[in-house]
Amino acid sequence: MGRVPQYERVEKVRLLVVDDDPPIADLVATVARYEGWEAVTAYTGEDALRRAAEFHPDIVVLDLMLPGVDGFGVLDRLRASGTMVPVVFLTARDGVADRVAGLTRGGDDYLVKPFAVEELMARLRTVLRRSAGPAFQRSVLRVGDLTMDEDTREVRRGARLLSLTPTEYEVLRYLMRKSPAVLTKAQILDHVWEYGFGGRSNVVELVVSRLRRKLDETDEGGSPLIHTVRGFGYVLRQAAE
Amino acid sequence: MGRVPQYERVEKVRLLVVDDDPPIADLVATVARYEGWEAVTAYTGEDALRRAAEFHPDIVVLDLMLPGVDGFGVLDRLRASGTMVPVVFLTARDGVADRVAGLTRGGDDYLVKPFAVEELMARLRTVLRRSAGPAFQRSVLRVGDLTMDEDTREVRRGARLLSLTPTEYEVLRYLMRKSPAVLTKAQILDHVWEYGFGGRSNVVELVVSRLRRKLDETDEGGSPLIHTVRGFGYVLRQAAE
DNA sequence: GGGGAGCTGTCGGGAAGCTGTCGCCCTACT
DNA sequence: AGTAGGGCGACAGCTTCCCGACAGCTCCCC
Repeated sequence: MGRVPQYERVEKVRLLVVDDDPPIADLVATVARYEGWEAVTAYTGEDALRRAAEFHPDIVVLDLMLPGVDGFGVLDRLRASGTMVPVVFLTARDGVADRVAGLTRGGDDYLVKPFAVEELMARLRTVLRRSAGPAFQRSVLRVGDLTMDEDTREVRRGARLLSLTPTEYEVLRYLMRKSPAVLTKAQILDHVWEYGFGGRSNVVELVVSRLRRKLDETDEGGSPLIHTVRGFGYVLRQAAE
Repeated sequence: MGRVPQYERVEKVRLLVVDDDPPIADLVATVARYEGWEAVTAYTGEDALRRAAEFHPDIVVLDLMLPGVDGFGVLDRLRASGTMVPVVFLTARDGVADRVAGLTRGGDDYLVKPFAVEELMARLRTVLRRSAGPAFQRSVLRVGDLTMDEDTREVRRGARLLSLTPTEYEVLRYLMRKSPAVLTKAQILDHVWEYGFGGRSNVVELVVSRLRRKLDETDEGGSPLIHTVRGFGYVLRQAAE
């Protein structure tokens, strides 16, 4: 934690999560609350409509595979009731992804299950930012001389442009967003990898190792930004010691 | 995202969308809002007239197939009330296209359903530009040595004139308008293809591939402008390094 | 209204890049 | 010095991307 990113609003973001799988819905709600949002869950389509009517969410996460009134039905009724609240859809991998794709034009977005929590949160932030107003300011994360532009996906150490793979990008973004907090490997794993990822192993170490090489290489004088906290995890921050 | 395109006005554009199919009307309204416009929807002819009277739109999107007072009726009464607000008509493919053509006097325009969102927005911008003032300033997009004149549809790489197909033109325009942001294939698909397009596959990849050949061929020294961001999407921009 | 030209999307093979596992070595702390 | 944890080279499997070839369609011209 630390600085409040500039796209964060003053009042709390109100999020409605709709998924018939309670663990998933609760997972998302919990992460959102941890970000300081207000989150409400619904496990059925009917409940979703009820909650939406009372709660007036700023944004909705909507699973398309619901028993009873399905996701499309919920969407239609939401829209019919006149609300323009942006929606981020969840869909099974080989499910209705195609149909969904057609819905994302407005500024809505969608994600394929199983997703990674950070990825979902990133999309929510993007959608909120876009729908916030005409003056859609860039979202740039900064830690020391390291910058990450979330629109252009450009990551720079000073002036030097880094070329990161998707996984590296996600891990670094999470580290940057939480800087100067120390994160455990488990936290990183839980946020950046899809939920249910079997990945026992040392994937996190490995990605961090690859990141370090890219962040610090070529930079003779440059002090390392990623620090190991032995027995606990990693931090991203300026020298500090 | 980022810079304000040069044709954007200082005050917000006020758009009235009239379509009896709420999802379509909302879709258009949402996209317009993301462009920073103010948008209001109406689902019936009567409502349209009411809203027009209160809201004083700068431009109207009007479906001709309305229950009750149909599009022509709405148009007549609008004109009868003395307003000269430009109108962009929507019509079914084999509907009354001919009759419509006769109506598009002045700066009006029309589009056949199902349309592509970017195409509609482009027409709206054009109509606004034309009706804006006597000196209709050209709208020229520019990225590096690539230019696109939206009036003449001329696209040039440096001095070399490119010959693009309609689809290629639309994809390139979207990339140029959003440059230097990275766009996912889903975004491109959703904006450039007609809504409801069952867009399986790799159409976007294919068009990009064809675009690349036209943009970069023949240019010995010319550095490529379209870049792949693996695992994410495409960007149009100068080398960047 | 028949023929042709150009446009668009599907299929599929092949190349390139990304990711995670294994396992050894090194480091930091006891 | 011993030990547990971390770093990271190497590799293999998999995903993603590129693009040639082709077929259906549309539009236009004769």
